[in-house]
Amino acid sequence: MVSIKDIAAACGVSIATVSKALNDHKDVSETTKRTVQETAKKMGYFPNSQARALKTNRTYNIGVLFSELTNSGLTQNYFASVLDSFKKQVESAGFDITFISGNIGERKMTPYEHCMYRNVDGVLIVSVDDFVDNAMIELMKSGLPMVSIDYISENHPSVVSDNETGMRQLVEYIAGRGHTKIAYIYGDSSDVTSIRLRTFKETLVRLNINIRSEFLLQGRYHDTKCTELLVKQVLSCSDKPTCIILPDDFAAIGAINALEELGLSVPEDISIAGYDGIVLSQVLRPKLTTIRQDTERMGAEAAKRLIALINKELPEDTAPLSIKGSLLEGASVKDLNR
Amino acid sequence: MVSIKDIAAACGVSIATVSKALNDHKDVSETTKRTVQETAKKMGYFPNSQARALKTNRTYNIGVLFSELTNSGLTQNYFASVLDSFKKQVESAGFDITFISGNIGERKMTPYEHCMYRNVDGVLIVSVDDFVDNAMIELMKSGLPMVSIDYISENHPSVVSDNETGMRQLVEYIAGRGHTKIAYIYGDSSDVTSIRLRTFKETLVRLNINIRSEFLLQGRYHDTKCTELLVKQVLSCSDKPTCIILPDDFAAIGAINALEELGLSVPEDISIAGYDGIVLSQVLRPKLTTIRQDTERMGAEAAKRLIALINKELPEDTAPLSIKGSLLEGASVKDLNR
DNA sequence: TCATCATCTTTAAACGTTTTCGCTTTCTTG
DNA sequence: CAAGAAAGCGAAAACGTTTAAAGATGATGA
Repeated sequence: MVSIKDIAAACGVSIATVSKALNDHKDVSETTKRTVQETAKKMGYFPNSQARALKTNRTYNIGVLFSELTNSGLTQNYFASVLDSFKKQVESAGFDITFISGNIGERKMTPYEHCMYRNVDGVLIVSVDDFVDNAMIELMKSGLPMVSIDYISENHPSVVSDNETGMRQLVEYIAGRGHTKIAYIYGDSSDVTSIRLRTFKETLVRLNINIRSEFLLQGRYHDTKCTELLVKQVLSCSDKPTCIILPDDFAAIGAINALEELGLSVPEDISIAGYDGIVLSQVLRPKLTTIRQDTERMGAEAAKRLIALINKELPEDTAPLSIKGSLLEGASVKDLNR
Repeated sequence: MVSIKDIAAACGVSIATVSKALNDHKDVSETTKRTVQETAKKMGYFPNSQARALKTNRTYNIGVLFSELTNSGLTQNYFASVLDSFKKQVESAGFDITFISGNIGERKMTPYEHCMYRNVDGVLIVSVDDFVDNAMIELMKSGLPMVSIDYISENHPSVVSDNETGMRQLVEYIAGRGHTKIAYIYGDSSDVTSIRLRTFKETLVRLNINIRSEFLLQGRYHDTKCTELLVKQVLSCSDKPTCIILPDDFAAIGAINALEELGLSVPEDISIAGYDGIVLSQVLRPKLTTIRQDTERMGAEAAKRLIALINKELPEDTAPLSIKGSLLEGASVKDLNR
């Protein structure tokens, strides 16, 4: 590859001058700047990011960590969407992305070690499960610029989906259509799950609807098998629910199909609601009633905050940014008032 | 961060010795090796990948390029699955992944330039659309170790989904159930599409079934709107098809729902087949008949080949590796023989 | 005893940058 | 016109590694 040295030779100046010319420093004349930049382009020069990083301690690399057990973040629509948006935003600021995993090469590294090894300028943590992880704690304590998604910590900024408003809207919508026997199959335990669950209960209370423990079942995100079992279980109650809220759209789709196999049709016999607003949920029949999470905005805002943090333009203790979703009114929840 | 220098000081040896001890060279005594390695661990040392890369010309970074117009590779299940598998495989060999995009920072880079800038050791090209791109040609000529997925070139190894066998199996299955009026809505033009289309026609010919031009329509991958229109169009033929093959599962799901809205039920009134075998296709009712592409194996094989290529253990001119899928027999294709 | 050899260690250069500081040269200004 | 300022440039060190080559030490054999 052609280096700064070659350009220096070609232009008859020192490498220092070339470096400064390319970086547009003020202490080099306009004319030499121009000739240097032109020959650089002519010779097909591109800076060596490693060498630069070595000197400047800036890699222009951002680590992305999916905090999860199942190790399947990429293949899940919600996370892929958030990441996609995040990626576009950081790329336009000159950053590349490195996936942080605990499993690099023979010598296992913790996520923190992986970050140090690659010298990332900052880290995005996308929360999937609970944060019981020791490795995660090590990373959070490290002092690296860090933003998390769907997880709130006092030590760094975070961007969260507004599950409170979302769940409230959803329950109010369902209740507004005359439902009082609403079951909720919620997902794996995590911050997100507990907020949704709490809000679910609070909203019922506020609407003067009884909370029945037999209508609250812990399920799993994105797990249709598990969903199916729980749906059957909740339907075995003597007093059946008229509507079931599922942990996510994927599970909801599974539920609809499981129900139809049982000879129950949605929404005539039973109503179903999801959460996420994945594209597919609006393609199916019946169109799913769900809460669309604004993944694009979440990714973009997380990127902005992280970059600001890296550039020390943001205090570390900003309040969490809560991103509102929106109710997608499908046809899976029946109006009992009519 | 603690560097090799600190360890040298702590152990009372030179930095050269430390370096060699850590890299397990033979010309350093076992005892010093041990002490060096122990203090390295004790001091929390991790090598600086930039410095190492600068010397060795090896970054242990692999560039991944989605060749596509829509810029949405990550959010599409098929590609995400392939990438996920690829990623796991390269990670276990100590490589990280860098997304190559044409859009890094203010100064736009071509994919090739991006690769040079980041000094990737090799490139994975995941083909989505046609390869008309100049930027792509530049990259392919660059001589970088390279493997492509779903695109065949003489200049580098490739891993492709066996669309020929897949499409043949699918058509034979459908014909075997008594269908002779089979429509095929195919996707955006690309290598994959033309192989599928060719095989579709060849198989019909071999089975002595007429090819009707009005049953062949160009659609788009993952586009339910477009699919809907084309389904309506093909149903407006005076002699309607009894089965429609769609470009992918997502489109097929869209088609099923569009049909049901028209009052046609699948598979009673019309049969539907997809392609891909995404998880969801097997959750829905009717379960989709489709060809499952072995994304996991594709990703893993591509990774193995690329790493071998990087290590110069593989000739550049290996034949393309064709990965067979499998027919998933759902319930969306009716048996007309009964 | 001395040359030879094997084993371990260190010196020093190099990778491609950035940046501090000092050196020239030219320009201002009183 | 002298002196000081400003502008432009270069020398050199530094970032954290790897590695070729040379050096040191002790063992071996004649």
